[in-house]
Amino acid sequence: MKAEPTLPELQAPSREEEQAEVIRRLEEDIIFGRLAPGLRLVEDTLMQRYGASRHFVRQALFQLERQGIVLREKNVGATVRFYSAEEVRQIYEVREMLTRQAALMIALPAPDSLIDELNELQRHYCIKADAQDMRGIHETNDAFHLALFSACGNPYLVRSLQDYMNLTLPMRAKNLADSEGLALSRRQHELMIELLKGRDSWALAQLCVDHMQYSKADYLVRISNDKKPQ
Amino acid sequence: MKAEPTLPELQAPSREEEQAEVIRRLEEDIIFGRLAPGLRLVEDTLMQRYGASRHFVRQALFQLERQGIVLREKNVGATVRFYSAEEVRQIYEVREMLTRQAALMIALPAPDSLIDELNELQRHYCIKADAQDMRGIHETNDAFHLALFSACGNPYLVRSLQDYMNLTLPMRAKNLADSEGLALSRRQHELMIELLKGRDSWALAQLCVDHMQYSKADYLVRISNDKKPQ
DNA sequence: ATCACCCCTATTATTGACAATAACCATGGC
DNA sequence: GCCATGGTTATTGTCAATAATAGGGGTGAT
Repeated sequence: MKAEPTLPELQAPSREEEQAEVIRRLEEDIIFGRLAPGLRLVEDTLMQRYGASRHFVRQALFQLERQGIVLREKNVGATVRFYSAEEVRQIYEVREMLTRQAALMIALPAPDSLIDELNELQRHYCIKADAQDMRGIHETNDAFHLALFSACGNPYLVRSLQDYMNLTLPMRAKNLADSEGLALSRRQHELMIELLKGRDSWALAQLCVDHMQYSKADYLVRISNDKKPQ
Repeated sequence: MKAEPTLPELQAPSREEEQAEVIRRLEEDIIFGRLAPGLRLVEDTLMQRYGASRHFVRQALFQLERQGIVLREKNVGATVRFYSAEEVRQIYEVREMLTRQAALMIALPAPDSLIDELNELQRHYCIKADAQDMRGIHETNDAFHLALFSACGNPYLVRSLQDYMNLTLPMRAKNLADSEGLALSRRQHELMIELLKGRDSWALAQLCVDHMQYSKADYLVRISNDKKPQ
């Protein structure tokens, strides 16, 4: 008899989930501003903070560098990445373009199955919003948009869209906490579902683009204020 | 006196370049078909083949997985990825969309500096083409398109475009060897430069999209033939 | 006083040994 | 004869010790 397999699903963190958890927590700490832009992310410190081995922390930093929210310099280390107003505008320009294209590709009127799915996701979103559960809000919100855009039929377009959603996470995060932005977002989601029942693709596309203006504008104001007082 | 620093630039592979070299060689072996789709990429084998440590091979596989030309399965290993006709069509749909948008954003007529730069790159391209230097052809070709699209002014759009250029590498590679495709490609490059001197953005955008049809069509025919005889 | 240089420390990069895992094969029970 | 079961091997995943590197502070020369 060997050392027994320790009962798989009881409480085993199972390595790969441990890795995912480190990534999630680090990502969360960055996008919610607990780790400010420019701050150095020293591997040893993060190892302590998350109780993970160097290997996992390293992988997480690579992954988040790829996602664009961490900057790594050879033999120097990682820092929380900061985006200038100019860069933000450029990033959103591409995101808006992809969004518009994807929206236009959704066949209208949408099938009931999609409507039902989105209503269900929207319900979850509202629950998390009411509970002020930041991570939950962010996850359900992204799930909603992902389900919506998946209806465009091109998984590669969806993947690119997702890349840009991840890239803009730091800009969108503040709004997930802001009750005004939250209420607006909620109404827009419901309007999207209504438009899916109709035939006006252009209206839908425009709404999807409008949907991201609030957080973009808010972020731009925020960073211009951060610069000035200094 | 310590063990001397071995004269930095004499013949030092300098680790980071060694890493890049492994990636390049592996990529090359895949896109030029020396490693067929579906083939298992065993780490130990690659370590031997490229004389690199496990770490570097690993990194290379991660990188190429991200690029989309390698498929990795947990605890199973990596294989050369294969794309179905349907996937190829979807990938090209997005690539064409991004290309068209980028082309339309280039301000016409283009400044002389850009024209000069492209002429120079085109000259290199022709040299490599005449020399039948596959890697050289591919590198100079991509450099040409990168310089062209960079003129759109949005580096993020260029980055996404580059992602799709990398993703379609296996489909484009065959054409880099094909003398007919090569000649067509050459003429189209020159036509692009001519259009940059004019004011017709739509003609330029259309030409850029047309430019990628030959290799796409060729690849689709190729894989449908591969399927049949079996 | 200033500049250049060197050592020292903080940090990341690399490596090879080792653990975990999954596929494979053979063997025995039914 | 066939399915289940256990062992074996091939392969990837993890780790912790070691090497390399860059930056900072102090020391000495000019």
